[in-house]
Amino acid sequence: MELTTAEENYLKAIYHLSEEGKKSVSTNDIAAAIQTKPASVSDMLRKLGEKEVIQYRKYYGLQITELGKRLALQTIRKHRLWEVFLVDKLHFSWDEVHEVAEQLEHIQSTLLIERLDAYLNYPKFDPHGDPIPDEYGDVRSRPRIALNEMNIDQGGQIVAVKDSSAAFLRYLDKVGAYIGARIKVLDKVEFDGSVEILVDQKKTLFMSKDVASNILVLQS
Amino acid sequence: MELTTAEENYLKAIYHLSEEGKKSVSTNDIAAAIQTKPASVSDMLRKLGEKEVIQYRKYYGLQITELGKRLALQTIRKHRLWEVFLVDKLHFSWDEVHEVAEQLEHIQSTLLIERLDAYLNYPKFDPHGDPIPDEYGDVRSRPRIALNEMNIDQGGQIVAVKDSSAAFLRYLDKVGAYIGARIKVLDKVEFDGSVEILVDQKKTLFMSKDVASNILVLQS
DNA sequence: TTTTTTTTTTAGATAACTCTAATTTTATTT
DNA sequence: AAATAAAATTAGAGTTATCTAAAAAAAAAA
Ligand SMILES: [Mn+2]
Ligand SMILES: [Mn+2]
Ligand SMILES: [Mn+2]
Ligand SMILES: [Mn+2]
Repeated sequence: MELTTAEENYLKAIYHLSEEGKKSVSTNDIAAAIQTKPASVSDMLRKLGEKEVIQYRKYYGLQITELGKRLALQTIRKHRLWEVFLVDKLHFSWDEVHEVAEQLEHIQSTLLIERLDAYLNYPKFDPHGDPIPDEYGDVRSRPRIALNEMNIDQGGQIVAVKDSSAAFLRYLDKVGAYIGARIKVLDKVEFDGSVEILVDQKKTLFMSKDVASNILVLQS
Repeated sequence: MELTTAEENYLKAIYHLSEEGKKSVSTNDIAAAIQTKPASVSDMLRKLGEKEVIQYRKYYGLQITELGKRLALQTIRKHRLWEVFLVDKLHFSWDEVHEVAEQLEHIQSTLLIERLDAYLNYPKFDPHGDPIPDEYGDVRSRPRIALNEMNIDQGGQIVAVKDSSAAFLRYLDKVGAYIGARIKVLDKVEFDGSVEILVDQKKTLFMSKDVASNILVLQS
């Protein structure tokens, strides 16, 4: 069963939205996620339903099937492996990789992805800290907490970002926050939820709640 | 001016056929080259004419324009760089790369191809000995002669193959002919054009005229 | 429980690419 | 030069993916 590039993009979006815990994935959500119109989404949902990668009853909602999950995870695996390649080997910065990976993820060749994985030394996480599924779709995810939900004096290590937009990533670069950084919460402002943290035991950083909520920490 | 994947494939085929020296490129030739029907070719020629990458007058013939050449060479450059990547870094064999490169050549990102070129150390030839155009489309080609046209006692180095089909390449692997091999013509059979050569001063090899005509040699 | 709003789907078009079958043009024979 | 064959193009249809506008269904508000 092979999917077209468009189908892969839709299915990936559906998978991501499904994982976000929301009760159900709406047509409008999907349209927003892949920058298309709800009418186009309705049409594609029908097709994805026929291919049995989702279970779809119109007006009612949809549910991704096991088959759908497996296929989505394969695309996600490819996307993230390519991101690692671009950063580790071609020296892209982590805010430059997304667009290109969005294209590369659709290249069809199991041999290619096997070899790429080996070449990169079987990485477990992509440049944004997201876990790379193995060839069977198994994901080894780490327990993570949003930085704004940590308490004062708690410490940990930045392991991922929720928002992978270029703007956000460049902001993090600028202030010196990066994946792997060891941090400690120095202060939290009740009023607006902003936090003050200590990075690598030497630099203090203020950040808004909005920023902090997009940084994921492995607590220690 | 950007081309679709299909347009890039057509234009590349047209460029290759134009380079083969034949007086003009026929609709049927193109159809055969990219495994499609003449009717589809006619339609695409009209579109490529409108985009001014070829000059096209129906029933008369076509000529690739300077713009068309430049764009075709860009695609060829990408194709061959990816082939080098697959062989040098991912350890594909030279008969496994074509299909995948056929997909990868359409990835759109100038940064990607610049970085890939640098990463591969600015290779000048692909795994089949074909020259890699630089970013301006300049090709540094070597003077080459088909092995079956060499005379007895002449020597040289295999630098390329004309036929890049998996079957032919695997045959060359089997008999021990490879790009870079130093050869010398020991004997030629008038009757059927077959040749006997000495490879790397140790191994003698018989090959039919058909095989020899697909091996290109830099004479020494 | 109506009414209104929002969400979702359908209808109808368009664009890109492909095909088969029919037609037109050009080339080759007789 | 006329007949025939070959090559190329057009006509018409199908697929995939997208859109706008209209209709239908569900959810929210009055
Ligand atoms: Mn994509
Ligand atoms: Mn990522
Ligand atoms: Mn191609
Ligand atoms: Mn090649």
